[in-house]
Amino acid sequence: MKFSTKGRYGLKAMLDLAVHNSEGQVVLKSIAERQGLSENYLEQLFAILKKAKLVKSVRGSQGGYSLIDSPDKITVGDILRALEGPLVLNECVAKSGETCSSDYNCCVTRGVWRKIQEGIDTVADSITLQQLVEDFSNGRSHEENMFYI
Amino acid sequence: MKFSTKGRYGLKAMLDLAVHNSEGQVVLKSIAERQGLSENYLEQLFAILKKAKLVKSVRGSQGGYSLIDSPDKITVGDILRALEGPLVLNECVAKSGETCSSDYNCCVTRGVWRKIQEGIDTVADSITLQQLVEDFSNGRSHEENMFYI
DNA sequence: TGATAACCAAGTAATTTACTAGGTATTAAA
DNA sequence: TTTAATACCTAGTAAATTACTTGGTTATCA
Repeated sequence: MKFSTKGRYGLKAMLDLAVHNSEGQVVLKSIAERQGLSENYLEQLFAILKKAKLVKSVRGSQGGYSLIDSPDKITVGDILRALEGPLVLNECVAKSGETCSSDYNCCVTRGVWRKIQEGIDTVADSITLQQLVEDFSNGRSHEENMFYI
Repeated sequence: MKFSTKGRYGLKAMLDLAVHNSEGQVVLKSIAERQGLSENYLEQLFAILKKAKLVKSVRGSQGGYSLIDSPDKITVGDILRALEGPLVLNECVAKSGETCSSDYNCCVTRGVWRKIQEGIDTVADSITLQQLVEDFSNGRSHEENMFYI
């Protein structure tokens, strides 16, 4: 049970973007360099983040990415759900392979996954990018711009 | 972000075992048949569950598996941690590849993963096998012994 | 017009997952 | 004492997923 690089890199990149948000457009190349990630791979993550309406972009020279909203409006949950999808596996599949439509009298373990999902969402939705930016500003020098893990 | 079949099959199998716990030893073959899982694969999961001290076994004819403790003492968290491991990815790796020893001034995103991990644990530890057995007894007929997903 | 940067599609290497195969060891019952 | 049942063990493998890379194209600004 773990998050993939999509979630991990994506969160790092979004935090980087939030830290540099006031500087206007931020180019992917600079994020990739600061965070030690592949620029092309980041492109793919940002395509997802853009589709999820978490970032916006300006094409061409002097272009780049910026947050679509202020950092206190964007939560870790927003980012992780966009990149990792929901925990899922709640699809209730009957023995024969048919889907099970009853809400109530099947899927004993289904409720377990749902509750875990809700637990994750509650935590992730309670953390905003703004809070992480503050953690970054308070906790460590700016000599090194890389966010660990 | 999802649980693998280890966690999903393992939880189903443990619930099946809990339901049949009063009947003495339960053979893997019967769990595999009821739940529609590969017996050989279940063996591997039960090796893990045994090592984690959640089940015990009796070898040879008339042997089988049983819960090591009463169902109200075993939580979903116990099972999932045994089979899936912790969420991890909290290892704080510095740019150079050296591990980072400071608790405090690095790893901004580290705290995020830790909080999510704690959220999952809190939920999963609050659900016992006993509760799931009751859900099963209350919610649905016993004609069909398979637990969906 | 040239440089810059987002955008796009497809391929691929590496890793992980989810098994399967084919045994051995132990025990109870016949 | 034999036989059947069952846990236990190791190694291999096919499929799926992940994590990229490659090689473009479009859009925009100076």
